[in-house]
Amino acid sequence: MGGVRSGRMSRRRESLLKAAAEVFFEQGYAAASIDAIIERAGGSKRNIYSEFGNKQGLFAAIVTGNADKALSSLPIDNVEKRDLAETLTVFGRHLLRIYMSPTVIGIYRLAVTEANRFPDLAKAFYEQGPGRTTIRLAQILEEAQKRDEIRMGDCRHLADRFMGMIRDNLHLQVVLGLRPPPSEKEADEAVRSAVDLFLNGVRISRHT
Amino acid sequence: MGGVRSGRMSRRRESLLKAAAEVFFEQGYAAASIDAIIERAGGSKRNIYSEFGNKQGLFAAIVTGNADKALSSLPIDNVEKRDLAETLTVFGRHLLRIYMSPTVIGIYRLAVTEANRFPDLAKAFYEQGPGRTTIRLAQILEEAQKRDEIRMGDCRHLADRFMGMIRDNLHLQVVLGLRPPPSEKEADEAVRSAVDLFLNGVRISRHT
DNA sequence: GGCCTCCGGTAATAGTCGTTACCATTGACG
DNA sequence: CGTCAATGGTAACGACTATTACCGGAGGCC
Repeated sequence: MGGVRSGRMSRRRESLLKAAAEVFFEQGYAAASIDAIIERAGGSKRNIYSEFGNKQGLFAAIVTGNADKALSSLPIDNVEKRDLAETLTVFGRHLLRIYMSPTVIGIYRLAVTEANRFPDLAKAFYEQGPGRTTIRLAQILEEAQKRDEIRMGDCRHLADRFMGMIRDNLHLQVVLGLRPPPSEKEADEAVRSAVDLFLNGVRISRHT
Repeated sequence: MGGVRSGRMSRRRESLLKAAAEVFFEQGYAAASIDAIIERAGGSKRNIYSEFGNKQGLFAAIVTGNADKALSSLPIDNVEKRDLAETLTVFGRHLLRIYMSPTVIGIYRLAVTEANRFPDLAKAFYEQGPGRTTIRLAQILEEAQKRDEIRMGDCRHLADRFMGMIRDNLHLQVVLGLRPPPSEKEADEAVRSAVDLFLNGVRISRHT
């Protein structure tokens, strides 16, 4: 055993995961049938059961794997030196791109759908995705508070609000299949507007 | 025929709808079985088929009926005279209460889940719910613009941002079953914070 | 090369689900 | 009180699905 077989294994495993993800995303957990997955991936059902144990195992592998891949990259690393507005813009753009990617849309749907059946999954999705991002954003805001750039207030809640603005009705419409993901231009415009609103609000300044 | 029978009919119809809504909300469309619904509602499967035709008919009746009931009430009628901040607060509180109600959470899940299988349903849900609310909010903002209370800008987009802030990570967490709906106090605090952010932003004013 | 282990495919199993045919019962009306 | 129509419940049907037993073949080890 060793290199060759594990290479073949992992290639087959990957093609199974890919096909299964497609079917699960399209049909949902309950309606997705093993037969349909095999029809797309080729091979035999026996493969799935020896690799993942059962349907639940396959499902878990897909969700955790894709969530890891898609959600792990945090948008901010070493931008502490930049302007807060620019930092938020970069952050928001990265966030929006992730949220709107077909993979994350699919996982979002599955997590919402199967929250009752697989509570751990929903928890893992939130914590690895929006949860972690919110925490990181809250840190950034706290540093900005220390530099007296923004008002005092609960940064965790502020971060929640910002995430909400980025997600917005746009995300809802895409999740509901009512419109395609936004183009680069639309996304940039949405983020710019959200950052502006977050920083300045809409009220007319009294000193103009 | 007449009063008595239609009364019995509608009472039975209602109890069927209630039980079916519970099962669909808990299990999703594909996994919900007619047997499970009958077990909760009493009676026999024959009832469902003579009343709703088939499973799809029952599902459609539930979603449109509940969506109508829960989403039809618009939060603002004649508050034009009040302060914009107060208007937004009332609006947001009403919105948040609706979004967090178990019925709407259930419908939200179903709409997201079955967006592929029933595209019309997703569309109807959005238009009757968030869509209409956003349009109404945009009108309110336009009036505020005319009164020079807020800056110029696309009110439709501003309304989207506000809706996003109200929904927030809080809604996501509830939808994912990670936390219960917020108490009155938490909801009020969230709305207050969102309105404040929407109006004033976080940047420290230069004239303080 | 021969044996043996393991892997992939086919077909069977057991259970479930949506839907419908059939029968008992009930309530209304003459 | 008898007839009739409609309605509710039981059981059956056909299709489908997750899971597993069985078998043929391919590839590694001595």
